[in-house]
Amino acid sequence: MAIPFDVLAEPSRRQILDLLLERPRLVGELTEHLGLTQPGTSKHLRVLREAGLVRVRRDAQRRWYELCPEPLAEVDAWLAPYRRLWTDRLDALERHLDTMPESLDATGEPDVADVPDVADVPDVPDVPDVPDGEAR
Amino acid sequence: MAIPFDVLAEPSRRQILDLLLERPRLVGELTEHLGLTQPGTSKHLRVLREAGLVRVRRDAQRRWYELCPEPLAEVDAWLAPYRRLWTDRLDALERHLDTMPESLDATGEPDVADVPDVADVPDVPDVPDVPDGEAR
DNA sequence: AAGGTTCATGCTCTTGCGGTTATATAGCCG
DNA sequence: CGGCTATATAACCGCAAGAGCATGAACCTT
Repeated sequence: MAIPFDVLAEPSRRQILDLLLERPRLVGELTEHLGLTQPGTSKHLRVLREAGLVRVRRDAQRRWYELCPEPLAEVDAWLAPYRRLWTDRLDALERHLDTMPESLDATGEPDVADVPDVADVPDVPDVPDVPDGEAR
Repeated sequence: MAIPFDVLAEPSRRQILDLLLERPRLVGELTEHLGLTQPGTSKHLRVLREAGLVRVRRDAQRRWYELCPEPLAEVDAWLAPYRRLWTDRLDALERHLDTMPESLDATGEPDVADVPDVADVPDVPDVPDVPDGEAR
């Protein structure tokens, strides 16, 4: 089964999942929160259903949509090998701050530039970053 | 900063990240692996760059692209509240299997249907699942 | 039976995205 | 300098995705 990144790429669909994280909901309820039309909501729900991210229970004319988190495990699995990269960096930052507690950064933002590179570029004459395409 | 799900939705871009997970690479190298044209690769790299997922170092005419995993932390953060849901289910499965080791499932696949529902639908007369839209 | 809810589906329109081709830019080497 | 290499950008195209509207289907209520 393909990783459902494309399904999650849609903000409304992520919002639906977030809402279903609290509790199961009716289509009308979701529609109200999303601020789009009911057919629009239904369409997103269909995509989520086919991706196995939600389940439906019928109750007369109503449909209770509930979360089905299993496919998200695949996203988590894809993320796994990357996770250690930024935790490594954060660890390095912590060690750094631990070594020199006089460091004057008030922000909690990890100052990546301060941390020794995890993956080193093979013997490239360390040229400053390319401003190149950045300025569009 | 918005969660870069839309950037990750593209298979080629995920593949690029996977390749950069090993080591920094040149555009040509990536192009070869991806099986698309060089401009196509450059375009994806631009998107990844603007999302802060990769960095560039220039080396004469060459460009070494390297991974920049920090934005993935946001994905991880979004995933966090969901993670406990499926781990809960797996835990329940483990406890289940622990209780009755005579269980005859040979597969390692978690048989979710066996696990008691985590979130229960509020007093809906438990009607069987809707085959409804599924059959297209 | 009639009318009102609640939701799904079909259609159309528009936009954006991914892909390719052609071209521009930058730097190397002979 | 001239040509070659490596990459970015521009212009264009086709298609699929998302949004809205109108309609259909299922079910309740009276």
